[in-house]
Amino acid sequence: MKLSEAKQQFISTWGAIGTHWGINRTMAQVHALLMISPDPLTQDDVMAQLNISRGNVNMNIRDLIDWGLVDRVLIQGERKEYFTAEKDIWKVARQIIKERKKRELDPMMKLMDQLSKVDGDKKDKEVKTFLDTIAGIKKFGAHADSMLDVVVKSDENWFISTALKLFK
Amino acid sequence: MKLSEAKQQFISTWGAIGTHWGINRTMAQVHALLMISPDPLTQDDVMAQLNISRGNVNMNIRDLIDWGLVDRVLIQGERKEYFTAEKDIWKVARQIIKERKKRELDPMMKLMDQLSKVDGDKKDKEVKTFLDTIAGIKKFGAHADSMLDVVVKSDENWFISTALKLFK
DNA sequence: ATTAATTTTCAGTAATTACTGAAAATTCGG
DNA sequence: CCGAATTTTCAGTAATTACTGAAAATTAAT
Repeated sequence: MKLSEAKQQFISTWGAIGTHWGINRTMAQVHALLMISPDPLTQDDVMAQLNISRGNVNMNIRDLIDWGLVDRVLIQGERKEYFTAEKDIWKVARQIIKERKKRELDPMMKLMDQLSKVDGDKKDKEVKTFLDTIAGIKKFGAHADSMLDVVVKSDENWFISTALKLFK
Repeated sequence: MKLSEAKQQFISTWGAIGTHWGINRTMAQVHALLMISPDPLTQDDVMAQLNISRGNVNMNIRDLIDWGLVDRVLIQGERKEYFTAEKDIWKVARQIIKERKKRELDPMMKLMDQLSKVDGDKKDKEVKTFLDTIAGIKKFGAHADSMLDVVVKSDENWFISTALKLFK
């Protein structure tokens, strides 16, 4: 398989996967393109390679920067902005976990705390089932939260050695 | 807060979260409703409580069954089908991990194997960056795969004790 | 077998989400 | 400052995804 073909396939698959993770296709494709590009690219490069409009590139790159997955790069004597993506996949994964924890898990846990204060007789089957569900989610969430914290703070070697220990 | 209000909020939030995970809002809401319902519900119950059409309920319940998150329940002397959701959140999480691994991670790894066979000189910067990225993803995927297998096969206590050990 | 209850399908439509392209804002060299 | 290069915004539109409702298929009681 030729490089150009392989690139295309990688970008397209990474994009498809993104849609299963609540990320839009194009944003994931821009990320994919930047990951496999040795040198930083401009917005025009991305427009050309993915065949999408300037506005689209601009919005998606900004989102990727917000996610901490892409950085602006200044190049000596160049007026244009260049962009590059983190290439260490472990860092990418940690960054995504960190952000999703902040954006999803933390607010979810806050809500569960609220909901566990629901009025009503705990003998009532309806109330009981509701509270049990909430309690289960809270417990799960707390553990997930701790584990993810560890992962976020870990480096690759820690992760590997821990993973290995788990099988011993 | 009243139970009815709390239920509403739980269903609506669970639905919103689903959209961040590639699950459609309604499917997640049906799942939420079934999780907090002590007794199995019929399609008509779900239609009434969520205010959605019969076809919509039917399709989403079928998907939930495919995901292994909802079961059909036969009730003595009743013609209608009843549905119930797994209430143990650990089982829910394990089931989701198992399915997503099968649906996403496994095919992804297959593709990476393909892509790592790309032609071209490994001294070429373009080729090298591409191959390095793919190799990184493969390595990461292999570890994730192993860890997730362990989690899928584990029970709650195992998970908790392991989590605790990680902090020692 | 008939038929009434129930589930499933799916064409048409609605709702949502994503994209374009051009205008406005910003940046920066001279 | 001025003006050209570049980035950002966003109204309008396109593409995608989800939903409805009624017809078809299935089921099971009689």
